[in-house]
Amino acid sequence: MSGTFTENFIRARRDVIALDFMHLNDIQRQAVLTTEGPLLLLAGAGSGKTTVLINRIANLIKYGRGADTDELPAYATEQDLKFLEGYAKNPAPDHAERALNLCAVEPVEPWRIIAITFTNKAADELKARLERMLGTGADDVWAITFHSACVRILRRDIDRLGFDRSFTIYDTSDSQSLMKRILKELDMDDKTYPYRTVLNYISKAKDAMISAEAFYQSADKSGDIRKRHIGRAYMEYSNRMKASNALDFDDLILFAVKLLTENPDVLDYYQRRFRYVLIDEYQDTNNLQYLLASALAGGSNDGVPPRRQANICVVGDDDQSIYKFRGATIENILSFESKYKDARVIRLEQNYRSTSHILNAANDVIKNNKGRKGKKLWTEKEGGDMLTLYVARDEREEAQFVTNQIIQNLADGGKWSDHAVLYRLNAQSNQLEYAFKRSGIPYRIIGGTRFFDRAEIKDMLAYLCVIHNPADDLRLMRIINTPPRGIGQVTLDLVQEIAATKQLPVFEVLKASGQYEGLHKSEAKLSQFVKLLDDLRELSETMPLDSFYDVLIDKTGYVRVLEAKATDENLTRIENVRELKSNIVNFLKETEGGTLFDFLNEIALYTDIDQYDRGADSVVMMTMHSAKGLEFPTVFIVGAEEGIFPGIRTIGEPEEMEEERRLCYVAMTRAKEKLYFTSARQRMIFGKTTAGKTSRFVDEISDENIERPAPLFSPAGYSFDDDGADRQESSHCTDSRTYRSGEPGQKAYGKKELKPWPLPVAAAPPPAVSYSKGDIVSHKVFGRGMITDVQPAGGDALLEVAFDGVGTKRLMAKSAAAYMQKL
DNA sequence: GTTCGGCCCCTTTTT
DNA sequence: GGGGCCGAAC
Repeated sequence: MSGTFTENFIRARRDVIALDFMHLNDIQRQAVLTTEGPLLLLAGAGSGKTTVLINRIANLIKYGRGADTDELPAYATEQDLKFLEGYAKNPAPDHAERALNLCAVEPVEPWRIIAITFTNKAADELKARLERMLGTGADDVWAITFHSACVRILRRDIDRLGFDRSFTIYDTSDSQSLMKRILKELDMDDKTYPYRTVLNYISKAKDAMISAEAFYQSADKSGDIRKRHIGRAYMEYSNRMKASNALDFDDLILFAVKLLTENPDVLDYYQRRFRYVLIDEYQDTNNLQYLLASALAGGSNDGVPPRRQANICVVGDDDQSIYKFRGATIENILSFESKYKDARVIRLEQNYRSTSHILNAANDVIKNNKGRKGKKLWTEKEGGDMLTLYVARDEREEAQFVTNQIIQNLADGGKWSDHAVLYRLNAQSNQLEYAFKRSGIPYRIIGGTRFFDRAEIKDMLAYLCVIHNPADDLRLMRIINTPPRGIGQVTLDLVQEIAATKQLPVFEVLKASGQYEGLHKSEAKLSQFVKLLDDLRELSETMPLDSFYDVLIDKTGYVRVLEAKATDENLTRIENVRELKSNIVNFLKETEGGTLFDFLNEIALYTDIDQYDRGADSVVMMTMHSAKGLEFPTVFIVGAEEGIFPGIRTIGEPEEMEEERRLCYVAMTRAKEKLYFTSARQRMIFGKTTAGKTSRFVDEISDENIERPAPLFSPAGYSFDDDGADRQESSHCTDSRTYRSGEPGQKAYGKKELKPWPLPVAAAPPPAVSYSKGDIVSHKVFGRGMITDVQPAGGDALLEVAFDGVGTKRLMAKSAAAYMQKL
């Protein structure tokens, strides 16, 4: 052993600490032991990123900066060094304590660590795994989303920005309704100024920290009339938000950043508190989030005064940046090294998730992007199944193919929950849903029309919000006449006008409705409403939240009105209103003594995706965006067509196309064992039928990784009008690579030496079997059952089958026949 | 004031 | 295909 005492000691200490992390690979371990200063961790898909994060935190808590510092304990002796060197080679449990004492340098208290993620799901998973590793001490680590972290920071000090600490949070649709109203009031034409566009401008302005006034003034100066109008709307929007004591999603982060940068003592508090800052999915941060992170960490060279070395570790994968549309800037990750001068970079490139065909195919696709940091994932899992492309006639047949494959896998011994179906647009889930229903496949849809976006849920939550914060005009207006109380538009317009001129919350005007000219006629109804809310507020302060909710339903008459006209739609609404109660009950279970305020706070940042529960055995359907961070043995990427994926508006936009390709990469790398792409030659979407050819992303996959169907060359009786789109855009690479032959630009259609793709089960419906009531059948997946009903349905029959043990399923006779026989 | 029907619009992805 | 908005009828 050469080197000085100090060098040897440092090396030995690191070796001993490393013993705790021998279950990791060398690079992962290096990432765990690199604790000090800025660190950029480029973690490819499936490279064990979360594992690294957790172990890194564990290391910090146990050894502090022991593995990554050149400080020696003052008392260290030659003997200690000998001991450590010996222990590293042969760790005896008896000596563990002495080793720990010699190795640890300022072990970090858990509450000095903050790990920020994007989704609640990711934060929860982090928390859960930390707890498993560290026990209860893990509770004190702030594993939290950006938005929740900001809420916490703001609840403590937002009064310095002139807001009340009990502010409410507006979600996207709240912001939208508010903006619609403002635009109408400002007489801004909704063709010239669509609310979404205006909100987009505002969001961008906020990300750049441009205030409403500044925005307006700069537009005014430059003479840009359009921008000036938008600036007016922005100012109005900000004023209303302020008056309602409300913050939107962007505000949460913006105000947190403002609070920190404008109040040195607040900044100091957090910088002292958090010695280690971790940011997950760094490639998806926008400017504000970047500012927040660097403010918390300190030490970047862009305005935030450095207090000490920034111990900031950002984890990301530039290839998985898929949120540019909401302001994420990949620049943050690409420029990390220039922003933090002494940053170290570690790349995790070994993938532990997917087999090699899947991984190679994903690499085939992503390598077409320019502007990457460059990274190639590899795996030891050689072999495995090739990818499969299935080209269906239409979306119906596509769904049937997916259905059949899944049932096939089940028959071969898989589980429903091994399967995920990923699509680009939520609207694509319909056909799949029908097909799954028809075939009795249990499924869950994540995202889409969210539970919390349903009108009835928004109504009930609006009641709760207004009870808690009567100044919430937007939500007050939502419920004032829901259910109908005979308070009409004329009255409401007048009330709002009075509120605006008097600069009062609407609720204050209602309370004093007697005083105002023009409100006399409706005074009785208005004060009845005021009394209702006042009574409810009083009750809410004394009752437990769950029973209060029952009272709320009763006193408002919300469910009664729905019951009075029991249409199907109203019945589901009632169900949903009740379902919200189980949310409340669950919340109370988790948060002892949770108040109304706590509940609202919790729910404001809650999304359906967080409900995804791995335990349930069902097929999962979701958008590719939602799938980030998840993994499944079998993945179907459906709708792999030009115009759908990549989307129509990304074609011809190189940057957008790259984002789309990254999305494809994310989707592909979710698969562990089997990956399917499906496309449809024609598809009905948004009420229109369109013809599309298979996605360029599929074409980019090299032939050694994917099995493609032979081209269908319009044999008699089966003619597709596949040419229109194809021929016009022949510069595109479909031809040669897809069909393994032909010169570029030359159509390969009709090359007969290609083996035809074996017809999928769906394309060749088995001969019709006739079933009748009372038949006993045996199904490959569901087992034995009896047919309890047969309904003719368009050349097919809808069967109702009571299976032993698994319950009643409704199956279409034709598709079921492949797996079911009469006994 | 309320309800219903028709018309028009859009149509990405999410905290 | 569906949701929001408006106007007309009750």
